[in-house]
Amino acid sequence: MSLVDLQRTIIDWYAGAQRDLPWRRADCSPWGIFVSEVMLQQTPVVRVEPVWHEWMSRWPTPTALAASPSGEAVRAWGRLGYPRRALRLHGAATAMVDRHDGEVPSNLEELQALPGVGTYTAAAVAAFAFGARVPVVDTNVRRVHARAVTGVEHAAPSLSRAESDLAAELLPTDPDAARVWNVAVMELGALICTARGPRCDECPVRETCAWVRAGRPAYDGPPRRGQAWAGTDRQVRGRLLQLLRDSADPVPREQLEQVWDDELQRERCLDGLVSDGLVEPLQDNRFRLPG
DNA sequence: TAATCGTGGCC
DNA sequence: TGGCCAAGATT
Repeated sequence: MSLVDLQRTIIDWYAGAQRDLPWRRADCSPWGIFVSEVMLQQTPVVRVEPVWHEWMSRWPTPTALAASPSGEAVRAWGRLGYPRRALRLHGAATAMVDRHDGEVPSNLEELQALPGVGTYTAAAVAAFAFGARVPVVDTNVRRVHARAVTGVEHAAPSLSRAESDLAAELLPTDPDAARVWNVAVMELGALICTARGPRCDECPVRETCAWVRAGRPAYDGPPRRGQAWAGTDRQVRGRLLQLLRDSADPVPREQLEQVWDDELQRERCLDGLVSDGLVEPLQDNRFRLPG
């Protein structure tokens, strides 16, 4: 199967299988796409969708978000996880107001200069919001390429130069095809070519997939890092912040002390939240989300 | 470069 | 039951 055939096969599959997500609709603004991309960093679609609608209703433009206190962004973030993303989103909105006339910038350099925007998000916004012909490489895309082309079950823990080069080679030359290709490969990874239990029998490229042809060999690369949780600072930070999110008024220190027994760890985490800008200490030994 | 940073659902 | 995973960024 030629490269063009592979591209057409996946693009055709996408036409019939794509999910109807609000940030994919033609009337979605670049700001809406930008917000969705940040929310989707490490957070599943089903959890993002309701919060995204709330944000779009409350803050339909970068200017609107920048006019609210950063703590309101953290509160409205709810339980999406990694709340520093909310702070960075607020910072990005402020930067758009200060440097880009209140608009989402369209080129990669300006996008990546915004807080919370790395290689992936810059490419995704440039491609999905502005139609730029740039390879968009996320964990789904990396897995599809690893299986369909390279013939291994999982991509390596970190993005390699070879993977980036491969993604650039696979991107269709035609701009219209390139636009669909990026989202189509991502969707294939999200719906069919999943990390666990891939649905190879439903896959449009099962006949040519290098991993399937090799007999679906088990992963043989370096160990993939797990994510410890119980007893970690992340758990403590999560509890502290949840208390502050759920309280309309500033919270006394004694109340925060009840979410975790280990005083040393608790204080370290509270200090960390303050230095991160997620929590604001008041004069009277109370704490709140930044005002 | 590797560690850190939330949260919840799934097999 | 619990390890694994989800459209990563930052330091």
